[in-house]
Amino acid sequence: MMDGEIRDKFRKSGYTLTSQRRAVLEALEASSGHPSAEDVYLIVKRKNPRVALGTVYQALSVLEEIGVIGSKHWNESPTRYDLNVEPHLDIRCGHCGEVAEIPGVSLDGLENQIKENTSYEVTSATLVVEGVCPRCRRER
Amino acid sequence: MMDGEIRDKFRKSGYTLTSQRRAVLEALEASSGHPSAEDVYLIVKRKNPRVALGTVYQALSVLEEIGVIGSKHWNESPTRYDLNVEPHLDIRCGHCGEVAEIPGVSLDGLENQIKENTSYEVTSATLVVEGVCPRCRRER
DNA sequence: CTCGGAATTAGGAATGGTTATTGATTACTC
DNA sequence: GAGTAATCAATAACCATTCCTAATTCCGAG
Repeated sequence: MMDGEIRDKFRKSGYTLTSQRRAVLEALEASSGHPSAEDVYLIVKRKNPRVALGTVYQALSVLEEIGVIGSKHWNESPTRYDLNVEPHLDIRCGHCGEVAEIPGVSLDGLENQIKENTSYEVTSATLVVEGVCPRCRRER
Repeated sequence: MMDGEIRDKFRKSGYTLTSQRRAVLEALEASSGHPSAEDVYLIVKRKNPRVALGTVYQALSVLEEIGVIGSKHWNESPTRYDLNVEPHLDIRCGHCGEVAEIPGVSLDGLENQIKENTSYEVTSATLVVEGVCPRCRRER
């Protein structure tokens, strides 16, 4: 995934692809699902203990700005980051916090419907879904 | 709106309808749109300067819990509260922060589609829409 | 009405995720 | 290689929200 597309986006944006930003990206690839900034920080620190949490936040915000990663925010929990930048659905378990993707839901037309019904200029639309994961349901 | 329905919900829940909670509800009615906890606090304080911000937060969470009000949270801004508890769409202006309702968008079927495609037990689904309001667009 | 226990409140301190600041380090440009 | 701009590490500051505690209010039983 560390391919030319990413290099391209960096070049176009004017930001530089530094080792820290690459490390953040690699951490995102390494982590199973939808890590928080803190999660990413811990992974990056295993290889480079000198990185600061602030650097991770800054890197994540740059990566999101240039469209390499996406983020989602659930109430009462830190923002989660994601390599999947296509419109898609994620659900978060209210008990254990685990985030999973929901496939097969069509969001086509929804954004258009929104745009047709508001005088605002729509810049983003995120569907925030919460629930209880199967494991937590069993353990209740 | 301070009708029996609300009294009912309080009775059923076991919470008591105190003067502070009534004041919070009235502030929500008085405020034009989708106030934050701080907004509500300032309105309530005009009549009763002794209320504490924490009390407003507690009242809002009780009111939401028993289904009298709803809330929505946008990234990088405080949670907004709303007397409209029906599923509906709100959009927030990223410049001035104003929140407005988007009418005419059908959300029917979306929740069902979600439920059919995940093994999670869905408890809530909120569509968070952001954009630029007409006024801010003009002033740019 | 009055007492006692439970719920609620005011006030303020604490929390936690995130952002801002600062001086030092590193990376491009010529 | 010098000069300039970007980035970094470390840490302080921020801000919405929650937590804590003592004081107050509410409510039912007598």
